[in-house]
Amino acid sequence: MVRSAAVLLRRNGVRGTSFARVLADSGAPRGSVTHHFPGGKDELVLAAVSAAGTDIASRLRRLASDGVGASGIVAALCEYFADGLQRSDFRAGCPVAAVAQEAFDADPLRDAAAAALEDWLDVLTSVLVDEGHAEQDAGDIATTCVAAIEGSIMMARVRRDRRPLDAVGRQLLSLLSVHGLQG
Amino acid sequence: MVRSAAVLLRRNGVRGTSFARVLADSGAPRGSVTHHFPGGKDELVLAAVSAAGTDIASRLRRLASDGVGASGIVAALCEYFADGLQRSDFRAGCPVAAVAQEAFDADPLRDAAAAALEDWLDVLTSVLVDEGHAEQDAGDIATTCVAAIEGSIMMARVRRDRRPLDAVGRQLLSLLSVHGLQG
Amino acid sequence: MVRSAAVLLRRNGVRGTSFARVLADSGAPRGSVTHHFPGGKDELVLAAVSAAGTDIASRLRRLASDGVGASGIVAALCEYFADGLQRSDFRAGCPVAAVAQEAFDADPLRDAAAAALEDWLDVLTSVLVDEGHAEQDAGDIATTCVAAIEGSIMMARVRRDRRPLDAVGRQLLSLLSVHGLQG
Amino acid sequence: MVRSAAVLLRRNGVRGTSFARVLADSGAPRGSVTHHFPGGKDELVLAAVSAAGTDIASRLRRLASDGVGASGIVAALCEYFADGLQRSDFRAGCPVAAVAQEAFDADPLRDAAAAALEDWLDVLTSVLVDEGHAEQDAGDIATTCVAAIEGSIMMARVRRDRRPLDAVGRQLLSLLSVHGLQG
DNA sequence: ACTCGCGGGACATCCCGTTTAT
DNA sequence: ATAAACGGGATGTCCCGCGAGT
Repeated sequence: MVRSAAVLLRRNGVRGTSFARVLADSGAPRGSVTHHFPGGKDELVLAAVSAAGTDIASRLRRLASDGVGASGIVAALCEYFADGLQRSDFRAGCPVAAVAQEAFDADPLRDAAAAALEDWLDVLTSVLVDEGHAEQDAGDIATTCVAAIEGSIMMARVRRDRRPLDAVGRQLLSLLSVHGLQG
Repeated sequence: MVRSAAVLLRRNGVRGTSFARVLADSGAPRGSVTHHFPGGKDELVLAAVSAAGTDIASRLRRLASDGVGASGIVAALCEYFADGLQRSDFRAGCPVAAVAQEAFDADPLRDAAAAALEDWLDVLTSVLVDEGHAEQDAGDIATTCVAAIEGSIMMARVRRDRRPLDAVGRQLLSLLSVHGLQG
Repeated sequence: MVRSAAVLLRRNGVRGTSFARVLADSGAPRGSVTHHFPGGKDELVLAAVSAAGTDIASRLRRLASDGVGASGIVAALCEYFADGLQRSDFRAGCPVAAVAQEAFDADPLRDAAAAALEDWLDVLTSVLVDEGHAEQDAGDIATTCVAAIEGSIMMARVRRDRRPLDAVGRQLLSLLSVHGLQG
Repeated sequence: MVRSAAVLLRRNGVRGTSFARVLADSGAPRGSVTHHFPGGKDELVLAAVSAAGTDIASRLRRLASDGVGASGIVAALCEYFADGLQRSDFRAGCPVAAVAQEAFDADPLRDAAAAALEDWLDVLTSVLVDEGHAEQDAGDIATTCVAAIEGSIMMARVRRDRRPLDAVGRQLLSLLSVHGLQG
């Protein structure tokens, strides 16, 4: 049922994900929300975004251990989101971005979104370090990859066209290979 | 008074930008909302995001005509948003991203966000073409630059730290210089 | 332009007839409402219902002077409203009834509606008196005829079917002929 | 609490019956409106008019089974509404007429009003058939009776005078007795 | 005389969290 | 622990009437 929330988050954002919709979508009982999530909606959204974040992070870790390298991880990430967009008729973007965009001030949700992104960055950075990059460079490159993918998801979503994601994927691979040559 | 809406959009998103706040912030009278924006809130938000989009686009165009080149434009764009984040204690992100994230389905707002991004891409692409890139490559590179900047704005916002923007700026300049060398 | 208001009254009722719609429908200038109707909306509605009432009354008077008798008047009234219903896809009922239903308390509109009905009753009553009925009987019969027609307009409108009006027309003619035989 | 809505409907019409008034009048809590009537105001009004319609229909059915005949039913109906008018200082008319007048197009409310009227007609028609009238005549007569009563309620309301209802009552009884003699 | 902008208010909808019964 | 009802709040939309500017 956290999955329901995550799906709705990707499609409708935080404000668009009301309790009523989550319950209708998940078929979960109505009265149990307070029991399972005493913190209210924030706690539910936090659980959903954290789950989505760690799910993706674990996929990335598996890819890393499979030895596909940074370029493989980036390509997989692009494909993952492009696939989600196409399956949903360009409605479902990135849940972390959705939360990030609608979380303000010192909201715990903001920290959760930051943590999820950090998680992804860590995986990518360590792979890049393993590939011979300096620690700082690796962090910069990983940041750029994740940022570019996130940005291109937004662009693809509003344009209803996966090409922005593909273009960014191509350029990031090029960036990685150049660095690889230099490193 | 569209400016008020744009500012609030950057800080609070679409749903967080209520009429009451816009009116309180702009000092405009309550009853004239219907008169100026018969289409309701959507029309106001659309006007705000379009204004913000063309404002930034015109800045970019001016930079382009000043001959600072693609790298200069990218650097300026990063600095512009990083500055906005710092001035607002990391509350104000990109208005276009805010609208993009909270506009769904076939919403006209989605098209407006897409148009604004397209506008920026056009400027950057034409500069890249002038610098000797092939048409398609130029489009890809421009897309990557804008996407990475947008993504890094989000990352910087949730981390309350401008370093992601700086890291992306550095990497994009590197990407452009490599391409420049190759082109 | 009072005609526009009258038409909208028949279709949309008092509350459904806003200034904006009247102006859009009549093409009249916006700022002149206050000049022509300083009393505001009530004055406009009052003018519309009075105009509609006297228009119908004058038609009835013409029929009376044509010597068609009470039955002719009743038949014409039924046909008039049935025609209006059919032409408007059963949207346009009786403007007087619309005002009567939505006017409350000691509203001047109530009096205007009452006056319009009274006007019609007077015509019919005097014809009935001329046909030999006692003053009181004539008033009762006229009241019944107008009431039945008004009620059947409502029934025809909600059923989207002119048969209630036809049925009432038949019965009223029967009622008049019986009285005629007795008188 | 549906009763509250029905009472207010008779007095103030559909548009004049705001949620705030219904809640104030019924003492019901504000937040539970959505829960009890997910369809919003339309659903509440529909429930109110349906309840009022079936309430009256059941009264008529009881009278029919008591053997008072068509004339008894008509007289009771007139008295019922005349009483309501007098008790309310001529503010409370017929709830069905109120809904009928303010329901437009293919509104479900229109159908509900039509159904209520149909219900009443069925009772009266079957009694008339039992009294020896032909099926079609019975329908016409019933329609005329209900229509005349509805129309006279409106007339009595705007004139603040129950005499229209009494006059119509007398004439309808006369109509029924003549038909009875003929049948 | 007409337009535009102002000013306030009311209304319907929706949402969220709590509390009380089963 | 699940369900229903409660309680208040905020939002967006619409409408009406009044003045200033041309």
